[in-house]
Amino acid sequence: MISQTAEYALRVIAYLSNQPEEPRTTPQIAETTHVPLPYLSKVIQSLSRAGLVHSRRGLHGGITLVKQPESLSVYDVIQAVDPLRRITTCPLGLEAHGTNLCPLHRRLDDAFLQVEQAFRQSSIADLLGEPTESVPFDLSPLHAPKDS
Amino acid sequence: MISQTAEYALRVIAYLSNQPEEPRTTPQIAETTHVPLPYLSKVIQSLSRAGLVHSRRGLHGGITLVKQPESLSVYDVIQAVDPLRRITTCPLGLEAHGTNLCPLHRRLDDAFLQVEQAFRQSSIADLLGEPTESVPFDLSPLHAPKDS
DNA sequence: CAGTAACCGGACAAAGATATCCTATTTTGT
DNA sequence: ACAAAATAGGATATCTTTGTCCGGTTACTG
Repeated sequence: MISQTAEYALRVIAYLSNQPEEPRTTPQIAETTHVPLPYLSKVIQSLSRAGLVHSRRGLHGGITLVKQPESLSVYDVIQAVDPLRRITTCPLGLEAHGTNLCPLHRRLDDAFLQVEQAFRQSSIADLLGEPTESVPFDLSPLHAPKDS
Repeated sequence: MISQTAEYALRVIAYLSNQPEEPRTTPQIAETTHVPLPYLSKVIQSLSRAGLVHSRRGLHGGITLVKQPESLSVYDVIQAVDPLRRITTCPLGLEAHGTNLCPLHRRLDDAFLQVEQAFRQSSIADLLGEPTESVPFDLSPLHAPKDS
């Protein structure tokens, strides 16, 4: 329904949102989110190019969230790494339809639109709510950085 | 959002629904739906195993729809070839969450549920409505079987 | 019963998504 | 300057999806 990569990206953003302002290193992120470390770097690069996170090299570097969780939607994150593709033209390549989709593809695209809107309306902050219930990851002291 | 294979399956079912009771051969179906002929046979096998269509070998054989378009949902077709996978357990494998998903995955699964329900509520007959507007495929005489 | 029309299904090929590895390059601290 | 910490990114491997090929089986017709 959404790609593995998109799901990873959401984990990363959710993790960073839970954390203070200080940069988190990719090993830290990988350990907590359970995203394979080498692949994580690719995901973060996409997020970085899309301007959602900022990465800083060198000692005491790491990844920081650029926008506030409240003003960042699930849709933004997904689009950054693996855009949802709406149906805009007839997949059959029939010229006859012009800009109208046939009822089959019209319906399908309507469903896609609903998903898109649901994702647009969910902010990352929404995902982190209910702090007393289960939190997105295991934030136990084991995983907390030692130098904070 | 849905796989290519699932979209192909919907084309096939929509095509068969538009056609009278007589069997359609796979070349006929492939030509009209623009599904690659060799791949089409795989799709039809899935649909056949799921009991949505009936295939008959030999002369005057072909594929026929088993259920009425009114009593067949988009969901049924998609499930037959490429099931939507809901999120039922924590993808992080955290035992702590038990049967509860964390807010992130809870939200995502909610969105998936919405899609699933939208697909359950759309019958194939719905997809074929509005006969005066663009029809799902090009049903011009060129493609109509000669022996009908 | 032979020939032909049609689907069946396994093996294979190509493409894309996912995951890994390794060598830069940047930044900081001493 | 130099060493260490950290991301960048290209090359490569693996897995899944998509697509192709081809001989086998079934069923009808004369």
